[in-house]
Amino acid sequence: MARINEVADRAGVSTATVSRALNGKGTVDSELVARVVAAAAELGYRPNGPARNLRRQETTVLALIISDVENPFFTAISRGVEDVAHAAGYSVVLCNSDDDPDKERAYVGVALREQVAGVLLSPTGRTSGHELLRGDGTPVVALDRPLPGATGDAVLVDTRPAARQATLHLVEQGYRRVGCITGPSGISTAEARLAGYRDGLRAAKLRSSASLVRRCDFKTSGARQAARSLLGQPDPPDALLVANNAIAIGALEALAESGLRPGADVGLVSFDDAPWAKLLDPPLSVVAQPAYDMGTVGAQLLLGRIGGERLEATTTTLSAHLVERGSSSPRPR
Amino acid sequence: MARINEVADRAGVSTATVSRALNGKGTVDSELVARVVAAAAELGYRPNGPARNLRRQETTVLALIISDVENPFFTAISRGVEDVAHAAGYSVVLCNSDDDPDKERAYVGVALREQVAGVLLSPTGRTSGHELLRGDGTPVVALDRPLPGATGDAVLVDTRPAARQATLHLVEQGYRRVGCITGPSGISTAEARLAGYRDGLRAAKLRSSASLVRRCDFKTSGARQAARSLLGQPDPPDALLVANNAIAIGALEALAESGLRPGADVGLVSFDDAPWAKLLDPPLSVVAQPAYDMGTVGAQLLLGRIGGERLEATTTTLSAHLVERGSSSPRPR
DNA sequence: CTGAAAGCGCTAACAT
DNA sequence: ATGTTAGCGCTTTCAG
Repeated sequence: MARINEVADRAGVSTATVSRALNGKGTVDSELVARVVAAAAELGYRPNGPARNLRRQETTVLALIISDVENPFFTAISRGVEDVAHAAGYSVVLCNSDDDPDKERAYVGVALREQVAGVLLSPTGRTSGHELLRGDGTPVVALDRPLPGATGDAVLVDTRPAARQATLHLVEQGYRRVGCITGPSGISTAEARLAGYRDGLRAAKLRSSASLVRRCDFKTSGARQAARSLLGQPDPPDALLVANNAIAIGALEALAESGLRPGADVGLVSFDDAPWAKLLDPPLSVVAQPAYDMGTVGAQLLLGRIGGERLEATTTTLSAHLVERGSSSPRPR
Repeated sequence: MARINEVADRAGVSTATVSRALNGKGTVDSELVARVVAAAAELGYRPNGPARNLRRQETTVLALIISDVENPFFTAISRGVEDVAHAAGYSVVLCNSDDDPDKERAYVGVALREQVAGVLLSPTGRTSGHELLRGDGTPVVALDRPLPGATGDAVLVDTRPAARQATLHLVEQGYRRVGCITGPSGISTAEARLAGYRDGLRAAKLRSSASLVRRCDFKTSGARQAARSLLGQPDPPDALLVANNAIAIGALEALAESGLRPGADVGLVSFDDAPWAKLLDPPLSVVAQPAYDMGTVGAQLLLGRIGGERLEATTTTLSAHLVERGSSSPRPR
């Protein structure tokens, strides 16, 4: 790989001039610029990133650490992040923590070590990598879930009222024993959705019962188990509010196994919309979260911080909204 | 952020010793190691990546550049890559080229500039960033689609015979006018699936006709259009082979619009399995590709190259297999 | 076993 | 407007 001094030699100038010419800094005679550019092109010169980063003490890359690449909710976020980062001249690297605190910590570590300009993090839970962020000057914004240490901005969704509304919707449709499958305890979104579900029950003057609630990780296989357990009870629920896409799939599988029909035998509302949700029969009612927007505002916030705006830590809360489809049609009597 | 010399001062040793102690290189008195480790911990020292990379002339991160983060096929690949990379002590950063050659080139550029140890690339098409890879010593492996320049290894899927088999399957199920929606021309997987489809028609002694073929990008909206156009013809197809997941969704939407039932009015087989495919009514028949495995073998190949194994460029072809479900059930007569 | 010192490739003062 | 030079923070010969 050609170095800057080779380019300088070939163009018959100093390395400083090459640097200036290639970076558009300072003022360089246009004829020299042309020579430098030509020399660089001929040699296939590409500046050495680490050297530049070391010297400049900054990079132009953002790290986005999410807990599950296979979850459309997070990939939608990443699209949002990328669109604004890209427009501002930043690259974004996506790291998949796989909901594993160790991996998350590891990725936060490499991000910091490599001196990324900022990090966007959807924390896996209680013991996330945020400790590393402490003290370090690197700007962070939390996505979807707040950062325990309260360092940096956060972009959240008002998931609790949305869960309440969805629960109420099921009740209005005639379902009387609404159950809930949510995520692991300690994860804020899982807790918020459960709390909202209870809010809804309360508002409907329905008793909530532990036998109607199950937890699982946000994965399909655990969800299928949880749904089976819920449905296999003596007095099973006649409707379900479930906390994400993957859980919805598990629940639908369990319903199918039992020969139960969504939107008739069992009302169903899931968090997170998906392209296939309306293809199901009946189509799946969902609480749609503004994932893409979370990405864009998160990235804007982060870029603002990087730009040096010394504002207080902010929390932006976006709204989710209920999309009523067939899986929550009125309960036949 | 604490520097190595601060750690050295605090531990009362030289920076060289700190470096050796922290990296487990050379032999350092165990008591000194303890002092260094303690000092580092107290200061919250984390080595500066760019400085280290500059000095070492190598990094321990892999770049994985895929064309669509929202496509489960590619996220499954990324899981495979990550699992093996992680086990070998490498981090992987995911870059989303969005099937845009410019973005792809840009990402290849940053990857090379930042001196990643290697890159895994699913090239967007003809004019991909592979030109940059030329000459540069950085190892590359192509995933899913071959690299035009034939630099480096490739991990592909025998998608053509699979398409042939799927087409034949539809014919055997009694469908007589099998159509095909594939990806943009010039993209090898799109071409291979189309070729396989034609192979299948030929093997079944059926005439292939341009009026039964449509192309669109690998996105849902274009696919919906394409399917409408196919279905709206005077003599429409009675079955469809479609080239990926997103296209399948578009096709299913178009079928629903026209009141056509998959697996009865119109047989349907799609490339790529998905968690929701079996939840549809009828469940979706698919050609399942070994995406996760592509990731693992790709990463292994890459690590091998990085390790300096100076082998010839290899091409590994994995097998896809047909999963027959309800959307290709025998055509009622 | 440990320290001194050179230098990775680049950019930014500073000098001309 | 261009060149000279001093590092950025680290690792690694090379001495001791």
